[in-house]
Amino acid sequence: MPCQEEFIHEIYRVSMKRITIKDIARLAGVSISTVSRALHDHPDLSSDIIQKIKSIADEQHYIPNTTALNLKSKNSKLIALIVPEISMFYIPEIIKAVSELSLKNGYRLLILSSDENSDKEIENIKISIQSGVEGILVSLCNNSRIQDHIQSLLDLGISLVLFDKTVDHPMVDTVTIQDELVAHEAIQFLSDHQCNPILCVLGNPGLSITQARKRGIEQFAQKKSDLDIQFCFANNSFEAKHNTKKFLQSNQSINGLFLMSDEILLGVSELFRQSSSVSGIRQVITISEGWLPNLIEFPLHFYVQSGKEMAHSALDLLFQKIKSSQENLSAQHRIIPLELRKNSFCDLDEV
Amino acid sequence: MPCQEEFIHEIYRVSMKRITIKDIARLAGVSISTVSRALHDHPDLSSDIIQKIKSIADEQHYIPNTTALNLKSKNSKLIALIVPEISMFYIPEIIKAVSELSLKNGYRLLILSSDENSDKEIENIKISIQSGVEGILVSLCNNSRIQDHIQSLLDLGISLVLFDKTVDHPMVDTVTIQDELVAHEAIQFLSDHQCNPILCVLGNPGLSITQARKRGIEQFAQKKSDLDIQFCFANNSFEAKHNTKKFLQSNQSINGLFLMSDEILLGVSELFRQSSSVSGIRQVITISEGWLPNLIEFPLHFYVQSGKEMAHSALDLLFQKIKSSQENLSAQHRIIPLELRKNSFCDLDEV
DNA sequence: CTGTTAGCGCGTTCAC
DNA sequence: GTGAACGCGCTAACAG
Repeated sequence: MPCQEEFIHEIYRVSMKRITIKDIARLAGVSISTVSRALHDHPDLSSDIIQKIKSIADEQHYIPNTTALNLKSKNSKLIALIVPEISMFYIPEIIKAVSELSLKNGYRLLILSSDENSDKEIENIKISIQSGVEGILVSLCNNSRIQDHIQSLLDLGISLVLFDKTVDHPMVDTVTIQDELVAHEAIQFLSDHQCNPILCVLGNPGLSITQARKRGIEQFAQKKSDLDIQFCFANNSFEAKHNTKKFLQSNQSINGLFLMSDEILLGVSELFRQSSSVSGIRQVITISEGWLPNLIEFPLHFYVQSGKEMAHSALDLLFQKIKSSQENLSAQHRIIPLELRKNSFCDLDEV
Repeated sequence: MPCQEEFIHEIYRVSMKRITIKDIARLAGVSISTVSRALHDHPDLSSDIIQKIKSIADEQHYIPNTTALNLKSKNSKLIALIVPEISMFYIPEIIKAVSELSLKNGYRLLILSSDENSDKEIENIKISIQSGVEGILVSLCNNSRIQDHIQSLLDLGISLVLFDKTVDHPMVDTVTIQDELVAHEAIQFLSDHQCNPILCVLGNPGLSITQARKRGIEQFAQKKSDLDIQFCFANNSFEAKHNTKKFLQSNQSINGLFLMSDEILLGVSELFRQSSSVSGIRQVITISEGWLPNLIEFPLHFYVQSGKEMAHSALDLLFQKIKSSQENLSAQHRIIPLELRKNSFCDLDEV
């Protein structure tokens, strides 16, 4: 009788109540705990009652209430990912990798962006705590003031792993790339290829990674005093393009280019088209997530910084921390090795 | 006495127990309910006891347990954002906008990616339900099978808003751009500028937006039978670049280009450098998030599809649904208007 | 094999 | 004014 069915359906809609094990118990004529046991394949139960209960759970579209489970088990199966900003580069890769892997491990993910604002970063940590996360993955924003809050986090039993943009703290685990070393090697590469006035286009000078990479460059410069190294900074692709252009125009002798990131590469790549602006450039080397360089029709070498690899390593560390939440006093510091590659245009060049 | 203090601190650390109202009650020598009332400024309590309890809550760094609150109140202040994939384009903009705005409204956000896999999409919906979300924002993946699950969602009292990549359903609200109209207008624009063999580079042909845009193009073609319109499809930037290149080489007469997305634009933009491949092109028109076109040194027009605006509209709709969770039978369909712009290189061209 | 009971942290009656 | 008791959905220890 469609009329009655519709009526029942209407009741159902209006009440908008999720089916609980209680409902199933009533429907099956057994007690709540029997349902719970059946749903968990408890060995004490006969397989026919298990089947019966499971089938009616299916029919009713039973979905266990995660909130109740969390309250009981006292773990939220929730972690937070706090990123300095949501940009086109690198971050989507990180989000994707962390999101996938955490889900695979039965954890849900809270993603928060600090928008390069240290107040917001702290606010994000607060939100994470209030949301009951078991662990937090953070890539710090510029001028981060997180140091003051690390101890409270640890006191709360919340695991913390810093990645990419980190800070030194005796109790905190980190995952980074070899910023200094890579920059050092990059300049070595340029120098080995007879580039002498070299222009380094770096990101925001306040960032820890900018400083580390700059340090690496300067280290190499000290070893080789005849090398002329120039710096220019840019906060985004636009600035990278314009600042580099201006610089190259007034320093026509420059024949080697080091670009710190994809964002900068994208801006500077515009100059590669106007062969006049880059006619003197012998070699370009960058640090990249790996995707962009192959779209650029100009021979360039790049160190691949795999967001996926870093995310996996950081998450692995975090889960490790969460599981053994006992005081593992020694903080781990993982370093992601980078691989030097050349884009497809280099090969064409060689042929 | 620092020694004892440290000891207490150690206990605190080892136990790693979050302070609850129970602890505060014990510390204050009152009952649990009194603490609860004090923390909520209940009028029945004397202001001095309120102050006392609040101050000891502060000292103990009391943080209310969100899980317990959710279990009790049955609303989680949690919404889900399900995107078809996490790509560099458009999605970061969406994530950023939704994330910001939902936080501002006191809601936390669960971000899930379907990786263009309809099974995963359904799995994501399940995860959202299990997590107790109050509403879900979805941009569908290719070949989505969500239709079969919409009714169950609605039955569960979970609000649902589809955006960008949607499907028709009598009960579901949507936010889209005017896909057909915009494509129609774009071709009109090219035609008005004396482009006659026109090449349209579109995305995955299975996507609803690809189909809608193609429909718009064909609508215009029917009105103007002397117009020669060619199609070529690409799943990503690489394919866009190579397919377009191949196509232009074998169809040298083509002088107008319609590019469906940023992803395609990025690929095709590589061709703009080799003036030989695009020497015959008079006009290029695209649909873009707005950022990329100004980085490309080739005159082009583009319809700006603001991810921010779409995200805000969709979220606004979702909150509206959540608040008035009574049966608002009429589904709303919002359309985000697009604005035609030209990139900075067009201006230079005119000067 | 199965039901009863207690309790996770919290808010809210309902008595005192 | 304030405490005891109940219940949100679920699991687990304890009885039968």
